[in-house]
Amino acid sequence: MPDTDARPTALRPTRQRRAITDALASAADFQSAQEIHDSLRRTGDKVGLATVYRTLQAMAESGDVDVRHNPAGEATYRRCSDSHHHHLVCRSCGRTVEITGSAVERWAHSVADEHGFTEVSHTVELVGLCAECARQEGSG
Amino acid sequence: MPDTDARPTALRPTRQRRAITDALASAADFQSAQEIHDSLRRTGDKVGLATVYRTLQAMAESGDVDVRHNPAGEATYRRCSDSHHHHLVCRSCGRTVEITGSAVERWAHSVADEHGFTEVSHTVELVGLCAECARQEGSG
DNA sequence: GGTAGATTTGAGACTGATTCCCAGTCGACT
DNA sequence: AGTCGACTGGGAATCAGTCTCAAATCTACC
Repeated sequence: MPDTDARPTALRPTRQRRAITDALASAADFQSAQEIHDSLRRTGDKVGLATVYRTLQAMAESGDVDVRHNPAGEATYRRCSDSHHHHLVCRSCGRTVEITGSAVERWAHSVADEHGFTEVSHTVELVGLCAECARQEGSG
Repeated sequence: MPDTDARPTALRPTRQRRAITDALASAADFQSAQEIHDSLRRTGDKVGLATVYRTLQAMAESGDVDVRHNPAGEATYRRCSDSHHHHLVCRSCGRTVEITGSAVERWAHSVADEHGFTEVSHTVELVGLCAECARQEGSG
């Protein structure tokens, strides 16, 4: 079984996929599948909700978009850069900053190594209070 | 209204609350409300699901437990141990190693600081292949 | 020990996100 | 242009989590 070619679903470029990609591209921040579906509606692109979910998942899997869960538990998506990165999220207003953490990468590898683990991937999420919100809470 | 004493609901110590606290204490890792509810059932503590959710939320609010969303989007809870630590999990056999990462803590704080964020908490999870499983996969 | 008032509980209906089903449609390739 | 399989979409199904409200329980006070 020399199936070396683990091609990860070349995702056919359909009208719907294009529409979703566009919606994603024109949004600055994380959006839920429902929001994307809505905005698609508004622009006149008729795309089924199921399709939006499916496509988003596929894109997340192939690394084209970032996924994260907002406080309400909804999955939200945003197109992302190829390079591996993490997020710093404001727990109050939801503002998100993309951060790269070579330090973390190194740490992860050394820890894994120390315990004999290989092929390590990691998830890091920082949640805090952005300057703006901190100021408001302080005065409120 | 000189209600300076903003005591946040002194949470009455009922049988149910105690049961949930115990379940949380005897669990090493994050558990969903449903799982806690189940384990409570198993040990014979009859507690309603709604109560589990309510209590867990209250505890999260008062800082007694950590909340996070697992990949499936479910909220999961873990009692807040004093010694903050992370996990290195084998993606094949599930073996878990507890790790402390002062390096990560420092990094998290410096990154947060850099972006004006305060009160930062972080979630770090390393997933890899333990030595044992790596050997088996290699030979299999 | 007993009573009143406030809090907590629990069963189940409800909500809203996400997935499943499956027949019809569309894109890649010849 | 024709074939075949991937893709789509409407709506039902699923599932976590929330809400409602009467009954149970607890605390404070006498």
